[in-house]
Amino acid sequence: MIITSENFNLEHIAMSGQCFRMNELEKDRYSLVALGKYIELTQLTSDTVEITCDEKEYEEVWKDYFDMGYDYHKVVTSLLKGKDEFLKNAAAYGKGLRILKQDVYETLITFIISQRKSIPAIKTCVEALSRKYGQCKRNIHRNVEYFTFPSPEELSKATKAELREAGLGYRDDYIIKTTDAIVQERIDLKHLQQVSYEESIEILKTLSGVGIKVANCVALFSLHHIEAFPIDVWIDRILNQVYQKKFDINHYSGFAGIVQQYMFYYARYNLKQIG
DNA sequence: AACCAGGCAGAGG
DNA sequence: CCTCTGCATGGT
Repeated sequence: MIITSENFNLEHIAMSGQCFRMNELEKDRYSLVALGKYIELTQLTSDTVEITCDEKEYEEVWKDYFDMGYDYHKVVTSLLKGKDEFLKNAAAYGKGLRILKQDVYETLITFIISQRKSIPAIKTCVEALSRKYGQCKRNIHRNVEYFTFPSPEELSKATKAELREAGLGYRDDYIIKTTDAIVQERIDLKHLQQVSYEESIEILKTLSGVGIKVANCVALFSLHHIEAFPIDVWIDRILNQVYQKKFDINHYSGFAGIVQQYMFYYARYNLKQIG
């Protein structure tokens, strides 16, 4: 299955820090475990991507996962035409980034894990949890074994000691409490997917280990509230040092989250000196 | 081998 | 409302 889009860059998406199970197999070739499935993706040209699935699966699953219905070209061109030099550079560098629509529970848990961890360390933890508590499946197209990310019920079987073994550190209680809240139906993830951005943030913040930053990551990377603007250490440095706290988010109302991703990705890999 | 990582909760002001 | 501190562990 070949997808044509001038804003679909696998390297940018894999390195963007929004998903943690998209891995480079070789140059321009990636594996991805998501939504209980496995695919391999190849960047054939700058605007064509091949996915190892049939058209039916693409239409039903991946088209939505990769947010193919949204016009990223419009956002990039408007930033490139704007007068903000930093965002011009960021958009030019990150062109091809997309905001994924990931599984809510997986996004919730992975971003609880993400606090005070580097992206490679997060990936190691997520992989360990999947191997221990996820299901082992085999992809028929590639004949590859993989482990799905555990469901709340599956992860609720984990003991505190086991979570420590998986490298979660002090986040063990956060994972246990948040998973319990879901399994015991004190929070309804389906309902969470139906409410407004503001309401979703309030609900998410009631969970253990979920503050304003993680809540916004869940809102942006799984609930697809693209007005969400997560402020992590990198964005904070940019807002302080590049914009002297004068960045006006309202100038990008409705798609601030996309702007945020360009900023994060550009700074993370090009401006290590501003730390 | 120090240093820091896509922060949070709890305490205290 | 705010600022300050402790936190487990792995990657570089």
